[in-house]
Amino acid sequence: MTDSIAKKQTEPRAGNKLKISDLAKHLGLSKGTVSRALSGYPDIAVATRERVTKAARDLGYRPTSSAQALSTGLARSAALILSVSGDSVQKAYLPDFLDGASTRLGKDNWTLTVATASPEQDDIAVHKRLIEERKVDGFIITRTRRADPRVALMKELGVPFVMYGRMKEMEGCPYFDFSGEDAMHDAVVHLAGLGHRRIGFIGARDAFFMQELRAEGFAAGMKAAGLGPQPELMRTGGMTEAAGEELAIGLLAEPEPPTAIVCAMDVAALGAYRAVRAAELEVGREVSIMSYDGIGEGAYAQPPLTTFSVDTRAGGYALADLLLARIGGAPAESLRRLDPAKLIARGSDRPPAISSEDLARRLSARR
Amino acid sequence: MTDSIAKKQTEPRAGNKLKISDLAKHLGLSKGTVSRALSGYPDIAVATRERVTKAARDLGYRPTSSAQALSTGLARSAALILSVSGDSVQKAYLPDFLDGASTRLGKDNWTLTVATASPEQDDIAVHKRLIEERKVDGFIITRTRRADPRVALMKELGVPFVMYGRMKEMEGCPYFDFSGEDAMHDAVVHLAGLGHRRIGFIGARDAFFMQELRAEGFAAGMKAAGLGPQPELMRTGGMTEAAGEELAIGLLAEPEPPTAIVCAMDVAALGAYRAVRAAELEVGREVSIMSYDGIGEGAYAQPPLTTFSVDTRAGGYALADLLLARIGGAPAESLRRLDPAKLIARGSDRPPAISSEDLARRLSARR
DNA sequence: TTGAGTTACGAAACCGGTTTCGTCAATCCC
DNA sequence: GGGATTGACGAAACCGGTTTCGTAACTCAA
Repeated sequence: MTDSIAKKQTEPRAGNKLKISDLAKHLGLSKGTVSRALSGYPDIAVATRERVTKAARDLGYRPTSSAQALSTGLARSAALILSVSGDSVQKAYLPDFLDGASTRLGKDNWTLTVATASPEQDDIAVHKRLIEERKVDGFIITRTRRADPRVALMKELGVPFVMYGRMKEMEGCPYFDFSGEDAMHDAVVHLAGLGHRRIGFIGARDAFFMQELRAEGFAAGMKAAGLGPQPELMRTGGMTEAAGEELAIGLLAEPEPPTAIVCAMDVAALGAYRAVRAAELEVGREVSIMSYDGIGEGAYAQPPLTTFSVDTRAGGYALADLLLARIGGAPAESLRRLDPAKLIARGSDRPPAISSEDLARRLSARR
Repeated sequence: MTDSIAKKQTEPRAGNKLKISDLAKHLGLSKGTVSRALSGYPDIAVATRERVTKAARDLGYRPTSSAQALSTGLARSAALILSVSGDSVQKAYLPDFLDGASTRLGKDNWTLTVATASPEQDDIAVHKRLIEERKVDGFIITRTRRADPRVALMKELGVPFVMYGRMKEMEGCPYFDFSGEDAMHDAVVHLAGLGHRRIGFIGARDAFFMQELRAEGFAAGMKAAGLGPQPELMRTGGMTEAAGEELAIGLLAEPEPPTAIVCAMDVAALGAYRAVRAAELEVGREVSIMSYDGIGEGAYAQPPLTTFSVDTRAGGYALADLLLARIGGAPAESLRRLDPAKLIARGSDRPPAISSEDLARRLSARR
């Protein structure tokens, strides 16, 4: 209408983004040549490559991720889907895990894409959306379940993924995990070495595969220590403090109560503390406790909890590393890592101050 | 070499992604028309639009995010940068916050992009990278500092952002925050109403702006309750359990000790519990305690901690909401929300069982 | 019947990169 | 010295969408 100065409307947000064609013009080259120079193609003269990379650095050129993603098919992003279960166990490990994973990704200038699966938008739908939109290049799957539909989906669609934890059927599944079974084994052997003969076990819920592994590790430890199986001292379902307390009370009510208890999870161990104290016993004297996880509260318990600590940050880091390798084309079977949990010796494991029989007597006297 | 069946190499991962041109061909339309139909342009016949949307739904068409981002300039993603401070305070609130934010973003089919700023790759560099790569459309800035360089960067580059918490200078800054000052105020008034006359305050570190606000709220509450200022009972620096314990010990050593203590953070309150118990006093009898944050441990303390709980999930949700509005073009000044923290009445606040003088006597008798 | 005004769509440019292909000039070899 | 190779780069197609612009076909009024 007025005149023809209606040109500069195409300014979305920040005005002057340096694009590859600008850089090419500045250098007197074609943009294709610049692109290849920056990607290290061999058909570019060394002098030219250096000139280009220097100019790119000086002028602060950075390829636009969406353009790069469109032509390469790589979004340079890994997905992590949160399940809004309100699960406090998940909550505790998430920050460190996130830190580790996104730190590793950041080293390659990748990012972590986080989405939540809510009851309305279910798990699988969220995964599908991200895949179909091609918004991510692969998935980190946490809290894997026995027959996990997410894993099935990934396999069906050929989308790269890595698992935190193991499953029953793991063909074609890259994973990272901490060896809970070894920790349980070592805990038993250690306690037996201290002189304990009756050793209880408070496991997680049976629905979890890791519980299966840990129970096996415990049993293997009993055998290795020359102690027969004591099935009456093995309880499961201890995934909260309250449950741990309840299960420990049950163990102490046994005719031949344990002088030591191995817990599959720290939260349960803290519950066991309460049960022991309620029986007017001292943790680390009449009843030793060893556990697994390494949560912060354990250090502040009285006595401080001896536990196998899981380096969640390292786990996140390792999983991101594996996923990048997987996306890079490495075969799934080569991408499996099982790290040991690290024993943090504190004050809850000591030689028994009392035998199982005497313990039983003291306990029944109180009743 | 062999023959010419070397065609199907251009298959990155999953083979058969439905693209808009396929959909157009299927419908006998041009891809431009299909795009406009899906975007709801008015120059498309109603019948056509319905035919297109139905086909898109039936065939499960989803636009490729990178292509869309390239042409629209919107990545449909919000950034959250983690500072790898190892800060346990940050850790505690992160999962809920993340859940809230990404839930809100997911409703609009956006995602949350998480990156970490490590010592090597500093904060500002990480922010710049994401901006220059155009990988995100805006930032959620947490743990805002007094003169925050991130905020300065966003303003300079014209990048949309929202803050969790407030600052001294907030021109052009959208934010969400919980009113810690109101909570402190109400806590004092409540305690005064129960009969307390000497009320102590354990604040956070002075470096934080929220501490300034909470201290003001506390002072305002004292005034509103008709109690004069008691500066000797106001301490700061309580951001860990140990620090809280230390500061509480100091308060109890005063000539006229407080019969109630208001803490700016729950962790400090739990420390204060220890100090009170160590003095052979009972929390909620000789010394009442009210606090702020709503961490899980508070519910398990003896007695359960009365505190103003912050709904972190709602905070994340609100911030994502504000950021989307901001990116949508809403003026910064219209995007400010201050929500009240919610009082969770439990057992640590009761009428004083003893006067400040008697309390002083009992305490000095113990020494 | 005709010309102006709508309506509904197709064609094509564009977003900012990557990659294939072709070509010119320099080099090599006999 | 001339044909075959090689080196280094430009041109153009392509990734999969969005948006502008142009234009047939249809509507309507005179």
